[in-house]
Amino acid sequence: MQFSPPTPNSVGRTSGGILQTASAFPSPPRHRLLLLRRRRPRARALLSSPPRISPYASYRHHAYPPHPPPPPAYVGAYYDHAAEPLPPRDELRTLFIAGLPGDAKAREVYNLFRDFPGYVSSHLRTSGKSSQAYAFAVFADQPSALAAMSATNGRIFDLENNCTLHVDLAKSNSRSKRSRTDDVPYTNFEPAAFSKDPSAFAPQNNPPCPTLFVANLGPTCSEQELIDVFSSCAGFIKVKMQNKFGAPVAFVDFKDMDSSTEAINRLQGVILYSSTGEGMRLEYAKSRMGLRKQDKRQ
DNA sequence: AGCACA
Repeated sequence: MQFSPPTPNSVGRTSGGILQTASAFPSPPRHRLLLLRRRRPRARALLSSPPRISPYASYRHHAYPPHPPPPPAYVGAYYDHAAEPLPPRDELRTLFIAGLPGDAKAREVYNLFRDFPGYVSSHLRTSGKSSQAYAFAVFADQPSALAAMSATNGRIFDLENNCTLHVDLAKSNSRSKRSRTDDVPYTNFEPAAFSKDPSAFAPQNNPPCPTLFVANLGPTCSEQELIDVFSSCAGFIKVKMQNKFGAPVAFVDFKDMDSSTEAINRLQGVILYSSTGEGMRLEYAKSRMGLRKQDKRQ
């Protein structure tokens, strides 16, 4: 799934209905999806078999689409390749991002990745005539890059243009912070706060629950806005918002823990229209919504 | 940084 080589049709799972945009900058385009998320636990599992790609391959392969529709054997070959000894130096830690609209802004790419642990910089490349753009995001190490990759690959970046992100390890690390000569517009976005409190990314403690607890919502967040976002998740049942006192929080119920886990991984840190600053924080709730004592469903 | 409703 996450490691299926990106093809235009492999990401249809994310159905419509998500309407989110950034509030980190003034007057964001309303039609633009901007998804900021924190490290997802599943990324851990990737570390045992990180995909390897020859660091000596050329950037030229990155003319969109980044990868031709692969034959069925591609995935196997892809992983088999990891068995080959590669130079340990210069570990791949740069992501290649395709599927961006031609009018994508460097700031949008930056916002997409800036909250992931280990984010270092991102570089957008647009060719004035093309309707497609691509970008690179540099991370401190490969695990960080893989975590960000699995969290952003397949995401719908732009609802209007039906832009779906294809994120993969780049063929080689970005060599320099400087623009290369063939660049058109090029912007290098450093993280706003590179050494963020690491505890901000610590996993939350509650045991998995089909209901999610949603915090860090903006004061104007509505239940409908949350429905718009969460209803795109498989197994979604309902949202219950609480904004009587202080900061609003919400509870989102799913049919099972697989669904809530999928949602927590997909929507962690997403910035809503109503968000101020950081995106929403998702945790498993402490108890299931509407669960009566005699009801033994989990 | 906050976990209610039945």
